[in-house]
Amino acid sequence: MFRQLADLLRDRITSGALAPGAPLPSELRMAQEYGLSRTSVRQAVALLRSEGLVIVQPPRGTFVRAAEPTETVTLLKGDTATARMPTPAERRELEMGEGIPVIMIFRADGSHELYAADRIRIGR
Amino acid sequence: MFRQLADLLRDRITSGALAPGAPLPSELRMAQEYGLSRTSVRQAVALLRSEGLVIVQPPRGTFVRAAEPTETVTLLKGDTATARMPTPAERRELEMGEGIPVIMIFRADGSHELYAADRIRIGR
DNA sequence: AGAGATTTGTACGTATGTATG
DNA sequence: TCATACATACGTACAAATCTC
Repeated sequence: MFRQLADLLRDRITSGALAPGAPLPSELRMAQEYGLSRTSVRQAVALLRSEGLVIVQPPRGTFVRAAEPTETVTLLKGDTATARMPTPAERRELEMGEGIPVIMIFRADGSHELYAADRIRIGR
Repeated sequence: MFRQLADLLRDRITSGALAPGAPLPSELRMAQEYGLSRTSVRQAVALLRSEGLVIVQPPRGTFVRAAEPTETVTLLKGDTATARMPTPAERRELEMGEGIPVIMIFRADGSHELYAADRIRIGR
């Protein structure tokens, strides 16, 4: 049931019915509205958080994530790049939200750089 | 408390005490061992799942994720790339585990490609 | 083949804490 | 001060899949 609720909310977000920055109903409201326990509602929201679709600002509420302004990082000859999920320490360091990967760039000289994936784009 | 347990397990994984492929103790075992409810243990494991550190194979158990063999995808002139978390549909499509981002490559001709981030590396 | 034990998944409920408005 | 809303932690119960005997 929590997957169905997550699907429903995801549809509303991707369709634009819930625009970036818009608040989701409170967990209690959704629990009542859909006849679910708050636990199940929280599982649904947790899924959307892990997908990077919503951000939670306790106890203000849950909101549709808005796109961050991005800048381009240039990949030079001999560089490589990968993406993975950050450790909690890295998330704090880069002040990242949940459900956002980090992009790791390995420079040809052996150094490396870490970026929040929603704030950069790799180019060449 | 679930964060402390997650920290403890994460340390064991990154230090190599729990090697790739090794099983974690069952949720019930850890709950008894650390005097926690199974709920809290599951929250800790969920955190590690979202970080891509472990994979769960119900009902076989939870295991430390092993690195996938990677190939390099070349970024050509005019191409760009980003990373984000996959939708559930994309995860099924690419047969990806949890906690793994997708890397999206936008080609200069307007087409785009999707890859599981743990199976490729971007180069030029 | 079948029975039972084990393990994770799902869903419910309750209570309390913490921060915002 | 009070109400609201999310976070954490406990407990219970049952389902589903795998493994073992």
